[in-house]
Amino acid sequence: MATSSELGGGDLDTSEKEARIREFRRLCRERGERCTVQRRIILETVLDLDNHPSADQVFDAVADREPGIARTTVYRALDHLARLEVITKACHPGSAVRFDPRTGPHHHLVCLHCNEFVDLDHDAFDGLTIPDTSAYGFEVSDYRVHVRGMCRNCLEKTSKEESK
Amino acid sequence: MATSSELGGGDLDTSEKEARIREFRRLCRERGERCTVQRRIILETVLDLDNHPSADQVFDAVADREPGIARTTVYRALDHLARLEVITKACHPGSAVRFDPRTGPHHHLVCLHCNEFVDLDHDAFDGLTIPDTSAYGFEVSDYRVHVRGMCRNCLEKTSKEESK
DNA sequence: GCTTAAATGCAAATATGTAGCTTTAAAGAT
DNA sequence: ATCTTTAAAGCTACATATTTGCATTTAAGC
Repeated sequence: MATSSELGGGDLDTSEKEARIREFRRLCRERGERCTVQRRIILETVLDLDNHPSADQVFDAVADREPGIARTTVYRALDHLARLEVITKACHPGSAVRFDPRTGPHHHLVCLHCNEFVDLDHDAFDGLTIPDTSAYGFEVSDYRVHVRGMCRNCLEKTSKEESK
Repeated sequence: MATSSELGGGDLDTSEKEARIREFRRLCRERGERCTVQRRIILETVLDLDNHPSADQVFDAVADREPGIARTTVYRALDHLARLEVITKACHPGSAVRFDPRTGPHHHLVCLHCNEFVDLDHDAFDGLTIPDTSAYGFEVSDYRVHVRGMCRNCLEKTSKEESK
């Protein structure tokens, strides 16, 4: 049975953050792209935020650290970071792209009513056999399991509606 | 190994569609909600579209069948249908909510570059042990596996860029 | 430091989703 | 079949999320 420690997402510690930033520099060099101050600040900010922020949420957080930064820059940088796979895009049921500082294998618990979206680690989901999609021309990088349902808040709201 | 029949999503046949519409009527009655012509047309349209349409894509398709219909109505009806679980929201990495005519267990292949999103059936993904999330107050309804990576088109584009 | 192209910043456009309010019509009662 | 009630449709305006084009700045190699 699952333990409560499966749920929730911890922040990255300092050395892990530094390693990620070094990795980002390396990838930029390798591909002849630029490691600008903005991109670095944006990356650091995403690594500090743990709850799958949208681009605008990242923008708000970044604007505190680097007041002059443009919204567009944040959108473009996030896309760039995702292309480099230093962060990833999260698949979720809402409108607005979400970014995930975790790049390694893990899964998500997702509320289909309010789109709450939290990390979930669960051994039974790891090491599954991935289908062969080469005939389709698709290159698989990883997989994520979405456990879908309704969160506590939405359950309470729904039962209140019904008792009215 | 996976066969190619795992990939792609077939349309629903006529009897399956009719059953789904009856189920919709039943749920509306049960809950004292209305089975309007618009909602029925919108449901039928989603059942006919197979590729996880956005609300606007549904609106365009519906507008052909029912010219006067308002965009807002489509947004609201899709939400309603998802609440009844006659259709579901799909989790994907783009901006814009996607709807899925398939309600039963199945999985998805998703391109993290262009957000292409196709159905995937794969035995190894079925019957997994779901973690116990009751302590968290979360009520699980089902799960989906997202196999993530890059589609043929994006692979080709990327390699072209590099050879420039 | 100088050069150059990639990236930023800015402004405007587009895409996506929501709210308030009036009118229409679904569903049960008469 | 008509009447009544109220949920839902339609319309307009607004809010949020994202993209695009272009002038300006700046990272990175010489």
